[in-house]
Amino acid sequence: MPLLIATWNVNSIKARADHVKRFLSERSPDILMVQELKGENLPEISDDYDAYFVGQKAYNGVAIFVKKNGGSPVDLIHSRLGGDESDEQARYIELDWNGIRLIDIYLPNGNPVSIDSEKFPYKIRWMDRLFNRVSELRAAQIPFLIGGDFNVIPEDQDCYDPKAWDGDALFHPQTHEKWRALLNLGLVDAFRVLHPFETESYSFWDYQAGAWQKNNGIRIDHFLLSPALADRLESCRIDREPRGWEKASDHTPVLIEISES
DNA sequence: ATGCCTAACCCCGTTAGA
Repeated sequence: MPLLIATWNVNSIKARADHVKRFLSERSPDILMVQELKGENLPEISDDYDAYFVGQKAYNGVAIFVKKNGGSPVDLIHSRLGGDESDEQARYIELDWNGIRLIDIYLPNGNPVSIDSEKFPYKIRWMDRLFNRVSELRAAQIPFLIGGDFNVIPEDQDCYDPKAWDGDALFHPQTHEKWRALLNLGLVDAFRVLHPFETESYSFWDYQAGAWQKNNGIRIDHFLLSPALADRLESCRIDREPRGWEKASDHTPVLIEISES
């Protein structure tokens, strides 16, 4: 049985607790990474999973649910991304799980891109800090996977209307440069490597203007795999069903299967 | 058109998301 690993931006764990319970119950992933908890505390979700999380009042927050399966050891390695001690935002958690690093990220959105706003420079610096962390793990030859909301539309085929995203922080040339820098360290975009020509496959649809009904979406929730795990990648699919549930998150889960070593 | 939705916070409008 391959390992099943999922990522999902739930847009408030409190508002989406029942959805997360249903997803865990119906899909039974070994690992679920979630983003945008939007609270300091994690509500009780499931007796079948251990939860590791970093929270924050009102904004951000990430958690990893690990299925209890006879006590395979899990260690919390980091609950902050290095490189800026003053950064208080809850956007990064890294676990050791059976010798694999599980990294769950909520990468900053970065909008508006404006001389008057620090948001885009913060995003770019955050991507540099992530690059530095990935470089360390590559040098140490530690296998890892990064799942989460990257707030990066990698290429034209990852959005409904590329022109509409011109100049946006999710599609900015500097954002693309930092994304490619990660790939150039040897990381593999799990969805794209298995579906190189797939279009109209998205992970986010705005609540507004009937974006979901029109499939006016973007692919911004990703798994990046280190080379050793990329070799074991068996499948990657976007699970559109939860986006259609009542009171849905604006994101839907992405799932990968990794063969057992 | 910088809204059209949704959630948090804390008052009953503002901020943020993408």
